[in-house]
Amino acid sequence: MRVTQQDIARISEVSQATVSRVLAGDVRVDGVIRDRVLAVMSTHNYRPDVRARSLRQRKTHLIGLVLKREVGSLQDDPFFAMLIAEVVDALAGTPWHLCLDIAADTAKQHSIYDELLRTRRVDGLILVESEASDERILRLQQDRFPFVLIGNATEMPELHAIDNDNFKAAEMATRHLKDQGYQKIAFLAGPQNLTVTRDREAGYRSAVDNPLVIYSDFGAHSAREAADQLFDLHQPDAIVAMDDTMAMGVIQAARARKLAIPHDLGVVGFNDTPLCDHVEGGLTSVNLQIGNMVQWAIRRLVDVIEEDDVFGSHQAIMGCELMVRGSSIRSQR
Amino acid sequence: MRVTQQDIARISEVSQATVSRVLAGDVRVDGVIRDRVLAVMSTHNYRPDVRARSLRQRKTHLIGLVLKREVGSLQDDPFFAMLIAEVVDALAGTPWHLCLDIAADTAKQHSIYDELLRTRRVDGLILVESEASDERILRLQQDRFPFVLIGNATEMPELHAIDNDNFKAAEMATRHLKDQGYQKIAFLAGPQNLTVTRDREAGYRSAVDNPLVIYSDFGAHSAREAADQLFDLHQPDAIVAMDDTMAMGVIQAARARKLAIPHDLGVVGFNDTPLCDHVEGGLTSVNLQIGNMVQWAIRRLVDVIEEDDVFGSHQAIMGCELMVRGSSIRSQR
DNA sequence: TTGAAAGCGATACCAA
DNA sequence: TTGGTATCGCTTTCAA
Repeated sequence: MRVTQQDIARISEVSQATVSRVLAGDVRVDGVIRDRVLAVMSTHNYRPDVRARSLRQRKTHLIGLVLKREVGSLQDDPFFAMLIAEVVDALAGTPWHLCLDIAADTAKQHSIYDELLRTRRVDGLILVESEASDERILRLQQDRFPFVLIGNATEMPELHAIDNDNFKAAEMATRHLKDQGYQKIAFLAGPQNLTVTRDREAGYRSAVDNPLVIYSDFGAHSAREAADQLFDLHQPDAIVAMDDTMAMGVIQAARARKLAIPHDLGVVGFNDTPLCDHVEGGLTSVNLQIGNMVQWAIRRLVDVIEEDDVFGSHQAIMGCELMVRGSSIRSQR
Repeated sequence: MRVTQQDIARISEVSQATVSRVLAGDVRVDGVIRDRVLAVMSTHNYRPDVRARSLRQRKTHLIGLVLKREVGSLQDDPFFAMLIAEVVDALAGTPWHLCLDIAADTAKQHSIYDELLRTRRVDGLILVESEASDERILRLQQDRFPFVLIGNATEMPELHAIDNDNFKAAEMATRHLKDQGYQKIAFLAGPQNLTVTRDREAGYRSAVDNPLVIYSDFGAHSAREAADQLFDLHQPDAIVAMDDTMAMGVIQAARARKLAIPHDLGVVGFNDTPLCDHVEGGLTSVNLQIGNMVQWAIRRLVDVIEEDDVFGSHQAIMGCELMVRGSSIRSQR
C-alpha cells in the first residue's frame, strides 16, 4: 500500500493533524518536530493524495477546456493547437492542471459541461467560440460556476471575458490591402452565427466601398470551395480570410487557377500561426495575441475560483497587430 | 449548497446506501423505489461528486499526457497537435478524461510525474518521446504505476508499448526517392540520443550506398539551418527529413537557394500532417497512423488500470504508408 | 503548540 | 431487498 499521512504521523510519533500542519507550512509547529516530520516524509517519499485533498478542500485544481469541433477535425486547426499550447504553457509551473475535452455538437457539449462542472471534476472552465447569449452560459452563470469567456461578451457586461477588437483587426487587414492597390477585396467569412464573424465582417465592410462577402465553414477544404465560388462569380483581386487555415484554402484555390500571389491575388489571414512562414513568400496575417488573451483569461479564472468572486466582473479587449508578409505586398512589383 | 446523495436519500425517504445502489444500477433495488429515487435525482438535478467517488474508488478516471517541449514551442509542432487531437478524440464519449501538462526539461518532467502519479491525480500515463531505458520508466515500473509507451521498447519487453516500424518507414521513404532517380539522398535526423532517430537512421542507411546524415533539433528553424549546411557541404539532390516540420525547414532553405522541388531537390517528411497539403505541389510524407497508435495505447492503458494488469504485457508495431505527393515525383519531368 | 475528532461525499460490507 | 456503519486520506475546528 501507499504511504499516507497516517503512516507519517505514526513513524514521526506525532498526530496526523501535526503532519497536516507541517504539510501546510503552519508556523505554529515546533521547529524540531517539523524537521522530524519532514525527514520522515522525504525518506518515505510521501506525497499527499490529491483526491482526498480535493474532497476536503472542495477544489480539484483542474481547469477545463472544452473544444467544439468534429472529432477528427482538430489536427487541421492551428488555432486550437495554439490555444492549447498557450493554456498548457500558462499553467506550467502553477498548481493548476488542464483537463481537455472535445465535444462534437452542442448537445454533447452540454453533457460535458455537466460532467465536468456538476460532478466537480474541474474548478472552472475556459470557454471559446461560445456566444454570449448561449443558453449554456446562462446556466453556468445561474449555477455560479467559475468560468471565463474568450470571445465577445459586450452584451453581457457581468461576464468575465476577453476578446480581440475584431472590428479593428478586420478593418486594418482590409485597409492594408487597399493601400497595396487591390481594388476588389472580398471577405471570406466564417459561420454567420458567430459574433467573431459578425464583428470582423463589420470591420471589413467599414473599410470597403463595395463589400463582397461569402460565408464558409472553418477549415482549408471548405474555404477552398468558397474561394472557388468567389473566383467564378466575382473575380476579386484580394481576399481577407477569417483565419490562416482558410487563407490556405484560398491559396490552394488560387494555385489551381494559376493566380499568382500577391500579383493577381492578395491574401490576408488571421491568427499569425506558424503556417504563415510555411507559405512561399509568407502569408500576411493579423496577430491576435492569443497568448496574452489566454494568460489574462487564466489569471482571471483563478481569481474567480480562489476568491469566490463570481459577481465582480472584468472584461478586456486585446490589441492586435498586422504581420505583413509576401502574400499582400503588391506595391513592390 | 449543492445537492448530495444524502439529500436525495432524505427526500426520497430511503437510506443513502440505497441511493448509491440506484446510482450504480444495482439490480437488487426494488423497481418502485428505484423510480422514486431517480425521479428525485432528476428533479434536483443531482450529479455525484467525482472527488468523493475518486477517493473512495481510488480512481480519478483521468489519464495524463506530459509533453516534453520548451514552453512556447508547441504551436509549431503539428505532430503534437495530432497527438493531442487523437488522444482527445479517442477519449471522447468514454468515462475518461485527459490531463495535459508540459515539461520543458527532464527535471521538470520528473516532478510532474510525481505530481500527477504519486499524488494520484491521474490513474495512468501515456509517455511519448521517452527512451525505454529512461530512469523515469524504471521508477514508474517499480512503483507499478500504469503507463504505456508510444515509442521503441524492444529492449524492455515487459513494458506496454506501441511503436512504428521506423526502420522500415525510413527505408521505404529512401527507396522511393531512389526509385525516382535521386542520386545523393541525405538524411536530416533528429537528436541523436532518441531511439526514433537511430531506428530511422538505420533504415535510411540500409537503403543507400553512401550515407549522408546530419543531426538537428526538431522544428523548422533548426532544420533549415541544418539543411543549409547540407547544401553548402554536400549538395544532396534529395533529403529525407525526420518530420514534416523539419521538411518545411528544408523547403524554406531550398527556396532561398532557388532550388526547384522536386526537380533539383526531392523531399520526404514523416507524420503526414496537414502541412503536406499546404505545400505547393504537396509534400510526400510517411503516414505513421498516429491515430491507431493512440487508440491502441489508450485501450491498453485502460486495461492495465482497470484490471491491475501491471505484469502481463503487450507490445505492438504499427504499419506505415508512404503518401506520395509532388515533392518527390521527379519521374514525370 | 499539539491531539482528538468531526467531517468532505461517496462506496461497500455486514446485518437484519 | 434495505439500512447502518466503517472507510477512503486529508483539513480544520475545538480543547487541552
